[in-house]
Amino acid sequence: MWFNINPASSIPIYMQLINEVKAAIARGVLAPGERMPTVRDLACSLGINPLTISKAYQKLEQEGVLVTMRSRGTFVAQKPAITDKTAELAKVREMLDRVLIEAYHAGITPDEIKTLLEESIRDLILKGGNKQSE
Amino acid sequence: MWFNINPASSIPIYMQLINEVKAAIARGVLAPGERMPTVRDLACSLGINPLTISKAYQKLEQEGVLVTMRSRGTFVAQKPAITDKTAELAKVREMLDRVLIEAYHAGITPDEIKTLLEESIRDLILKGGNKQSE
Amino acid sequence: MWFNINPASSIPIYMQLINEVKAAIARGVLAPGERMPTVRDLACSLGINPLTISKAYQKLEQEGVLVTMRSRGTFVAQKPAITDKTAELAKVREMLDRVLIEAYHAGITPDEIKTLLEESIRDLILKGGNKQSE
Amino acid sequence: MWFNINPASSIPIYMQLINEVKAAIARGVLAPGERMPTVRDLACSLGINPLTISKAYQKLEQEGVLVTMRSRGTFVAQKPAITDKTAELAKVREMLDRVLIEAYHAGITPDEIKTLLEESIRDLILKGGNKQSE
DNA sequence: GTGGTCTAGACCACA
DNA sequence: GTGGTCTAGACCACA
Repeated sequence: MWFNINPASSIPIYMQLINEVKAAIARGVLAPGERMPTVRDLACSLGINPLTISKAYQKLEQEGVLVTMRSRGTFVAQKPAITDKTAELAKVREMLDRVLIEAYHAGITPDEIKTLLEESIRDLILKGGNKQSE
Repeated sequence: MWFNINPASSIPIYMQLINEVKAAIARGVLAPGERMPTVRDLACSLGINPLTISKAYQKLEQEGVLVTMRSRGTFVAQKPAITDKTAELAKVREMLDRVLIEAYHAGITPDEIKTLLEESIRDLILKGGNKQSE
Repeated sequence: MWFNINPASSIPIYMQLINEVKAAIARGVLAPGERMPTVRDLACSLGINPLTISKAYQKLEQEGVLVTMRSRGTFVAQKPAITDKTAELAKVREMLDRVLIEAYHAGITPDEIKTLLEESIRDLILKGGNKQSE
Repeated sequence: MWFNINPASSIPIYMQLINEVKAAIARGVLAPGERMPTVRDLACSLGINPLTISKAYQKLEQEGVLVTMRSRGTFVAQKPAITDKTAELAKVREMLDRVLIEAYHAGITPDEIKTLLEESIRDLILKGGNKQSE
């Protein structure tokens, strides 16, 4: 399967997998309601310990990104369950602050960041947007 | 001293300190050329082991954020050393992708992110700019 | 294990270990992809604190000489990652300048140095080359 | 005076000074018999602690590079005192090994090193050679 | 007084 | 079992 995992990365494998799944959904590569591969299958095709896959799936379920149906398998949730908008906005704001700080130390200007954000939006969400509007 | 450290966090203490120092510099709270508190002093005032402080300082020096002068102490570097702009831009782009993906799953729109970014720029960098020019 | 460490030397132990590992790889004693001994194992067999081994391994990873895979262990990197050739050439040139200066004060002629270099190349790299192609 | 000292370097200042003096002599910038600046003067012009200068001078005297004449000052020694040629050759050989190992990990070939050595000899010693043959 | 290194011993996340 | 982090306490080179 098409998940990009780097076992030599400092980011834990289960975390990488979580990010990859979220990215695939945001990009529309994985559509709401779509069935996820079995833990065993994915473990096999990625060459990763099944327990690690399992951990990622569990976390994704906790976040409401995936849904497990008893003995039917795991599926992509229908829509992003918004719990606490204010909290979520604060979290994103914090992430942006971190980006700005890193950018500052790399000599990247706010304007350059804005341009990068525009690019990122175009590349990432629009692609997903088409799929979602089907 | 005024660094925000949470020993209970899952983020390693030395990493938190690295982030705090970078943030302080980006905000202009710490000016280029300014002397950092002694490893021992900071260890004492933060209630942290000196080795942990030392580790953070060393990593920051590797990144070119701090400079330590033999037995004189550690100082804020004069300017963000720009190494490989293309690589840095790619890194920031990747961070923004991550923000967008997280935001997507939290039901936050691209427009809302743009607004948050504007706010972040205003609060963070501008504050530093004013402080520095005072 | 076969690393030559002298705890009485003025060169820090972790630095000595770094040098020894690099030498072993250049000589072909350690092949790309090969698994390094465990931090604990090496610490035990060298009679050194595990933290010191860990520090050396981490520095070597930063340099791209070793790669550590999550809870699988540490491995010799596949190939010397070339980053900035010009910078590397300058660094080597500087090292050679230092050798020449030392040699000058020891009454050693440039021709003698050239001969020594030929010998060193024969003994060091060729040995590695043969070993690797066996 | 014209010595290149970087207080932010990881190399101790007294060591940098030792290297600079040796380099100046090898390049012929400092001629045998020439008078070295006073410890106090040099300390002043380099902005360095006099004790540090003193330490460097002492080490250089131990190596036979400088000679102190009672209350007359410190002078560049007449010629490199060769003590144990075999030992010196071994020392240089070891330095060359280190260069080769570093070069290997930077993806630099033996041939490239040979070229760099030729360049270094031309730039460094020849310049000094002229002065010495005067 | 400054940072750098090392030890012994402990706990933790990850796979 | 793997490496990563942290502590408390010690010693050292450098300036």
